[in-house]
Amino acid sequence: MARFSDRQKEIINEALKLIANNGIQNLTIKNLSKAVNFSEPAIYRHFADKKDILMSIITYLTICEKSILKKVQASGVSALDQIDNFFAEHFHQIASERNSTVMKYSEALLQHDPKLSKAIISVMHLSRDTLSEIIEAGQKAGEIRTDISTKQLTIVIMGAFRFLMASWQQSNFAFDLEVEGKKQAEAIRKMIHNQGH
Amino acid sequence: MARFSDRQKEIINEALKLIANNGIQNLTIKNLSKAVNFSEPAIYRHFADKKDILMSIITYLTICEKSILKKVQASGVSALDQIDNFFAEHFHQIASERNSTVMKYSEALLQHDPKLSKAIISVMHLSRDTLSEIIEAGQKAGEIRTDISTKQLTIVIMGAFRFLMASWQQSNFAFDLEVEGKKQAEAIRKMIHNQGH
DNA sequence: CTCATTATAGTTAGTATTAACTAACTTTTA
DNA sequence: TAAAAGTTAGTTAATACTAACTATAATGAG
Repeated sequence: MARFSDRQKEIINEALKLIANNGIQNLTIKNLSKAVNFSEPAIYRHFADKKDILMSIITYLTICEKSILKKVQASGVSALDQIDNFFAEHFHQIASERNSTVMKYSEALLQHDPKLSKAIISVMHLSRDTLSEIIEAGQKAGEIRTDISTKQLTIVIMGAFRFLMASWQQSNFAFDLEVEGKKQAEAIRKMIHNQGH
Repeated sequence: MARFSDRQKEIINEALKLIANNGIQNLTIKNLSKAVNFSEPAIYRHFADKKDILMSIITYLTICEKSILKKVQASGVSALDQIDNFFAEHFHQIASERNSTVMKYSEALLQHDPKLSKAIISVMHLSRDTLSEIIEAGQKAGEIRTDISTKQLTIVIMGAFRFLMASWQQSNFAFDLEVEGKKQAEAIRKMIHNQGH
């Protein structure tokens, strides 16, 4: 777990704040060094170059995402409840540390660099695929309707999740994400549950 | 309709391609001048500065979006069919000129500049609010279920729409957007229609 | 335990490159 | 013949990054 040093974590955290506030273009070594309150070249004592910083951010986000998804699945409850948890756990984390995860599912990190693009896309796929598995299991267990394919259900749920998150971000955090998230999760439950069950 | 000169349209179009291909960071005056095949300073004969180019892009996208939404609503059909059209019309346009609309709903254009941010967000709100009106009308007409609020239904539909579009973009246009869009629209129809009707 | 040594983490002062943009001149078109 | 649209050759400012130096803190021999 000693993947990053304390200073590295500090830098990653400030970098995430910079991106969340004003987009990738706001992430310059100068701004970053101001944010962590030491000189520009000091940054290079902790990261090889800017690409290394971006890669580390993605690695960090991947670790966070894996931990959330583990919680969601480990809950050992029904598929429908796991989907509720998917919303609740994500929104809880996002709302509590508004800086980081805000852009996890956003395209903000997509860069020219194919390596970086691949990495950030694979974080997105991670949650999508997990959700897909939950839905499929729910369908097999008779909890979730089977007249709509797993794929289409996944798109609906991931879409609603991401759209609500994006709206919250764009509104400048003008509403309670956890409250609205719960309402949305309830609505989705109504739409996807197996009525014969 | 003579809002932009031919050259301006040409420049806007190439700018959209540059952004679609490699993100906002790829949109430099140098790249743009290469794309339109004349020198950098010539760009400034057509636009005051870079901000003016970005603003014009957003204006252009707004015009396109309004025309699509008009088609969707003018179809004079049922709410459920209008929602089908919402998918079909958008995806048809996107698939036919893959450059432009790809990022209309993406956060790619979000900038430091508050004026630009406001403008691009209002394009997004335009489609969201139109969709919301269609849904509400459908609920009043008894076509669409009323046990879920207009707001929650809007989030589900806009979310699915945007998520599918983002997936297509990220997959490097690996699937037929119009085909998958139709499937998705059918799935949504099943989920939102009023069953007592 | 002390003190020399050495790796670590910071500094200031710069470099090379690239960005947006301009000045001044030329060609093209109405 | 004059306005519109293009050119070349720059400027200024910002960016990522480096060189060279310094302070601090851990290490290890006497």
